[in-house]
Amino acid sequence: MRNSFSYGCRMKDPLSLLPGYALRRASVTMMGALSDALQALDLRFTESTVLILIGANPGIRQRDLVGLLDIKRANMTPLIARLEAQGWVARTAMDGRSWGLSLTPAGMDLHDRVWSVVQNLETRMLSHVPDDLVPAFQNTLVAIWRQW
Amino acid sequence: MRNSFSYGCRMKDPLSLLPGYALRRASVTMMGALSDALQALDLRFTESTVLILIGANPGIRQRDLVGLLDIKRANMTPLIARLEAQGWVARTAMDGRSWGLSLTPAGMDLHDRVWSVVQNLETRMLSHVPDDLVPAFQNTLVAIWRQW
DNA sequence: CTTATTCTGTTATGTTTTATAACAATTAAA
DNA sequence: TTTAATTGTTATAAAACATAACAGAATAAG
Repeated sequence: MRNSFSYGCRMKDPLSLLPGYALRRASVTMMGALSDALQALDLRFTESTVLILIGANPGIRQRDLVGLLDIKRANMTPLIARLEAQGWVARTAMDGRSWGLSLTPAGMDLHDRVWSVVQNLETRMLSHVPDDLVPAFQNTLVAIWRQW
Repeated sequence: MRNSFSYGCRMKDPLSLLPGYALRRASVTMMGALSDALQALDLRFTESTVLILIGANPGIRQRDLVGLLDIKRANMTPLIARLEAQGWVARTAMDGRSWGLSLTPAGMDLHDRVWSVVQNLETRMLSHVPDDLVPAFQNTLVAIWRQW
């Protein structure tokens, strides 16, 4: 039997009626697509966000990235180390304990490609959002995120 | 200096303008709150979803859970094993290779408490969604999830 | 019926992400 | 100047998620 659960009886899925569960599944779906696309650039998701933030804020420090992205500073160290080792990010001393981060020319190239990938996925996602609802959709998500 | 980045100049955050990024941050925020609440019940997120699905579908099999939740069957094995070891889930043979899963009385108790936790968080999340927008919000998330 | 194929669950394993704790060096505050 | 807080690092652990190979059972094909 194809669906041997209760002899063909459809399963109930109370989860799919929960906006919070749908929020998670939508997020996982989009993150999966983004990760796939970034793999072609040899980047992981968080690395791409770091690249974008450094591009927008030359001289930014790890502390600032940690604040904006809400990740632990202990995890930022190896992340930045790899971006530097790949020749995408340069560090220049700001004071005795912190570095100012900026993109190398190769990093700027990569940044532009990352940004284009991100825009593609944003567009694809928004194709599922009714046009007149886009601003409210964005505002709602930001409110859940920031004002929880 | 409090914010030593560029001498008090505010940082740019292009990410916060992206609905896809806001989607992820909102999801992470809500999942964090849910995980915290579930910890008091000695449950992880996925375990709670399994409990809910078994409660709604007594006799359901691991294969069906794997399909609904989109997780690997290899990861379902230890998950179910723990729910059984805790005395929340019972397995009865359906055919030679699969089990029908159901909740024990203790499992039903726990199920109800889980459901109440989930409802609380759903309510809290929806407090950030304008009332007239709730159905569209839900539909949009489900579309991103299922029709990506 | 017999053989081949698919399905279900399991085991072992590996990767990625995320978190915690302790530390050194530096800066800021009392 | 002594104390406290900040920044980055290292080492480590836990959790989530994925792959591959396997055994036993059911199904399909011949």
